[in-house]
Amino acid sequence: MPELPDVEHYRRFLAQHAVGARVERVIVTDAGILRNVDAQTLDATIRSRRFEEPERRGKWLIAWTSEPAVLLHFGMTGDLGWGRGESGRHRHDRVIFQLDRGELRYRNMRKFGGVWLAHDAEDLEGILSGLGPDALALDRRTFDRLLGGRRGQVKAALMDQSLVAGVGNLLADEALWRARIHPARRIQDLSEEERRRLFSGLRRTIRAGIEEFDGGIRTRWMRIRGQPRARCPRCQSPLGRTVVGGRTTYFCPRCQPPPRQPLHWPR
DNA sequence: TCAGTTGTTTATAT
DNA sequence: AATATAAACAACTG
Repeated sequence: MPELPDVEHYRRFLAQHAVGARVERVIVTDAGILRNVDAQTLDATIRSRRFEEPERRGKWLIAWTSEPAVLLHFGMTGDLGWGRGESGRHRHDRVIFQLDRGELRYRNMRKFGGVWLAHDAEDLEGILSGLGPDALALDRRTFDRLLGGRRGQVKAALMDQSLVAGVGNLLADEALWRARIHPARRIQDLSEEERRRLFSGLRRTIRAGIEEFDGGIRTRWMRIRGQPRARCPRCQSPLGRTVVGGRTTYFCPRCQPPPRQPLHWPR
């Protein structure tokens, strides 16, 4: 269930369980999840090292050891687990890090995303070079500057990882709902006030997502959206459904009025 | 059986 | 050059 708030949760989970622990073995149960490394190299590189403080960039989790790092991307169905011994393992645990104090399990049902190995910091930057600034670290000025250089639908921009890292479909919908901006509005048509609301809506959504994270159930809005006959928590209007940026999009037709079509006079 | 799903990449069109 | 759209990836749920 991974967007920025979820991956931030995984980062804390990893820090809690694995920092300082020594890797005894890396077991790959499905090599199809490995992206830029094979199972043997991954094990040989990580084995006998200790995990250090992990880092998050957008939806990427960076599990540092002394020098190499394991990069985890969770796709749509990734998760992290912790336990001891084979009995607790799940069918979709694809990579298992056996540590001296238990085992960390990378789970991924659909195999979007995956596992990368970075041999050092420079290698890491190469792998993540396409990422924009992290959505949580972003300040208002940078946000404005990025939007300023962009045209097209506002939701598509929010979800573009090369512009801003960490915002996915659900986060984008909620941020736009909080900002009262229709997802298909053109960026170049947004007022100064609307951009301010969008930045604030994004911030609040990310923070709420992190705080309310409850092992998969995220914010109230995210629980409501997608339910049959869902209504706007603010005005009780039935939510509308459309497609923006190639993704199913929920919005409140009353709080988030659709963009006006440009007028055309015949002749 | 069919539609839908939190992400990204690729091809194609505009 | 950007932006838009659709399909593909894989596996499961309702």
